[in-house]
Amino acid sequence: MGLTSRRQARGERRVAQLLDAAADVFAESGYEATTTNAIAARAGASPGTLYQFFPNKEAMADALAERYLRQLGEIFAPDISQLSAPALADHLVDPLMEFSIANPGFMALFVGPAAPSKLAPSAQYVFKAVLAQVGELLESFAPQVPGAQRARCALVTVQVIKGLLPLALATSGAERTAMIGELKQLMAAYLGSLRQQTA
Amino acid sequence: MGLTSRRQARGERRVAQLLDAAADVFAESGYEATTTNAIAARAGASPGTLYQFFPNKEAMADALAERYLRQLGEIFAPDISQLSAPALADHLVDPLMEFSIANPGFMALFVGPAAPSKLAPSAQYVFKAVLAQVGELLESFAPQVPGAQRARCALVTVQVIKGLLPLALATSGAERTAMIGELKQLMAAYLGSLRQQTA
Amino acid sequence: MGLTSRRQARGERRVAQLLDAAADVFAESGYEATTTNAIAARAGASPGTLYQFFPNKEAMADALAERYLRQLGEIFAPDISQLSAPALADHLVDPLMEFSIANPGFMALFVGPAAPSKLAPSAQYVFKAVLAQVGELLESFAPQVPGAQRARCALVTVQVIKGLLPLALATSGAERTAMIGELKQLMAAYLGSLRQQTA
Amino acid sequence: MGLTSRRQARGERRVAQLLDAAADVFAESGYEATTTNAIAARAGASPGTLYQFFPNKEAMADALAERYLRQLGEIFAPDISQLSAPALADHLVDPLMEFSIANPGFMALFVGPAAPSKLAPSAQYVFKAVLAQVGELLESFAPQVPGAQRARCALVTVQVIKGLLPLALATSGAERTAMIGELKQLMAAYLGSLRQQTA
DNA sequence: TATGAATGAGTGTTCATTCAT
DNA sequence: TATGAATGAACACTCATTCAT
Repeated sequence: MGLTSRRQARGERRVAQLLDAAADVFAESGYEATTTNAIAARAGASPGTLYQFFPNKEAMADALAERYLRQLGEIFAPDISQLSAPALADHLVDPLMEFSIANPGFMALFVGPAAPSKLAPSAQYVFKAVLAQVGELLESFAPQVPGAQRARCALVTVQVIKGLLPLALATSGAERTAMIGELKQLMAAYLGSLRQQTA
Repeated sequence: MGLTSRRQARGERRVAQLLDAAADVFAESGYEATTTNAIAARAGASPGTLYQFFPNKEAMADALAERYLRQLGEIFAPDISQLSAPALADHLVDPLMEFSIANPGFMALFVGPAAPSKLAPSAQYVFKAVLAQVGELLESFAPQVPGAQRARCALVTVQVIKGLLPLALATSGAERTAMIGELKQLMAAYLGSLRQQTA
Repeated sequence: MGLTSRRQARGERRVAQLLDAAADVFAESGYEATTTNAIAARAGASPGTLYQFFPNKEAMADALAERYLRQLGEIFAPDISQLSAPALADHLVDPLMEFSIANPGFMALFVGPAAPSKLAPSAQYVFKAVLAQVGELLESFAPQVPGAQRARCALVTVQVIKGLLPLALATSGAERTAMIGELKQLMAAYLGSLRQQTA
Repeated sequence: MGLTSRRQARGERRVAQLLDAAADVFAESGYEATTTNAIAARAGASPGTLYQFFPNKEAMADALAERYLRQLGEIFAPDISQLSAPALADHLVDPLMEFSIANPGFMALFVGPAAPSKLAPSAQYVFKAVLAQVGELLESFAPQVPGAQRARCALVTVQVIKGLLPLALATSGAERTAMIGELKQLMAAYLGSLRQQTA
């Protein structure tokens, strides 16, 4: 291992530290309210160091989003063509729920500012990736629904989950379980109505 | 009409202008990013004038929210006990849709920052008011659902509409119509599943 | 009594109200921290009205000072040539003490900002008036002290009282009595040493 | 000397510059009227730089007060039990006089706003430190005076010096000398009367 | 005369970003 | 590469004063 690669390794560790810190602080304060100095401090680095790796705050969010996407991978079980609507609802909700719990920063980037016109680019990034996967699932699940509508369905599905995730995560214990149940009932009803629909 | 009332009239006009300006700017930039100086400028006033009528930025948002609530009034048709689920979905979605189109600032206050924990106070205000009305509707619509769950249903319903309104408003023409249709299908399916549910 | 004089009377009443209010607010917050709007509000008037009678904040303080001086009049008992030093100390301290208690705004103007370079003009006004009277008393009390020094003595005397008045007024009950006693002991000692001094 | 210590040195120099600037501006304008931007400008820095080292204006005054106290140290000669009253007066007045001349900002913090109830915190800081030292001196000088009264004497002593320092500093040459002489005569007379007093 | 809305420069403070070391 | 001091425009908000009515 030469000098160069050792340096690279160090740089990558730094980047990881910074992204970890960013995730923490985004989770605590939201994207807008988060200051780059706070991220740097949390990472035990100086602002200058942060800007050596990221040109600006937005780039940090983007990089964090990319990292989440890599971890997210194929988050949804792939073959769901035989699933019932309630089962698909479970398959959609549970993984995102678990991932959000395991990665507190994720929700901040996924949910982002609610007004869609000015989603932070990173939020659009995550959103689109999840959207694409959901689109594929729906293609298997309700192939008779025409493409244009299916895109809308996926959009609605993701937006609904995005809207209710924070609500569920804001509670805990039995209340959280109940909220998740409600979300699943909603999704199941919707997906069921989709499948029944004729083209 | 005496001097006093003429002056009062001027003051009220100013307040209205300021609130209009606030609505505009909130709609464009969101609550957090909106600066009081921008509101004042938009209203053709100086910062000092703004602060003669409102003690701070939050108070502006609150006043705007209150104004919306007054305009909103009993936005939903009251007696819906005989409605089908799809009809109720229409009754829920349409008025909010129309009001949001007519009042661009409304959505900014209704939707607010997505993380529910730190909604601007005014956003909580609007949210709760709508929530209360939806709760009553649900009581008529699905009386067999127990209170605790009904509260969650109302929450889910409002949160879903809140999440999809911006999506619909961001589009126009046929696409918007389709999005609204999708939202209604979602709501109808959910409400239908609620009604079928036994206590 | 014609229209004119009735108007004058009303104006004088207004001035008096405004000065009363100014005295109150100066006493509560000090000269610098007092806002003209606060004075107007306290007087039940509008800022515009205030500025109809006084060109600016400083002018209010001046007018208030003048009013105090008129009330103060010949505050010190005139003929004290036969007094002992302790008796003169009493004659100096007691009236100012009483006047300060009866007129809370007085101290704020008399004491003013401590740095002498930037005494508010009104403070200088009161200060000089008191200084002049004390100078005369000293002339009777210690005629052998040359004029230049006597001016300094008067200055020292007034400045000392000015410094200790607030300290005494800030306390109450036995502690205030003790503080006043201490001040008198100080003054008596000083005056005694003056009289013994040979030119 | 490593990078780190060089940077530390730069930071400390900046802090010193900022405090110097603050002392200047406080001396010119007093604590309240001093603006942080003026301090920054005087120090040749930007507002942001000032706030990198001090969280707010008050903290600057506190830091300045602390610096003065460190420089002040044990300003009064310690063992004075054998001194005559006039000698003690010299020992009290001279060091404070010299220090005030050498450090123009000191008086602004020591004297503060005249109303004792709302001394800037830093002013209270300096005041209390000086008060404590004077209290000790008095204990040596007039041990028969009971504690409660001695506390009052110390208070009176410090307040008197505080009141007359600015008066002396506002003059120069022979007039200043004379003013200082007058202050010392006052103090000597007072201290003499204290010592003669029986418990 | 009286009102109170209107002004606008100025306040303390923040923060994304840059730069000298 | 890393530091942390430095920047400066911007923010929410204030207040002595003016002005239209």
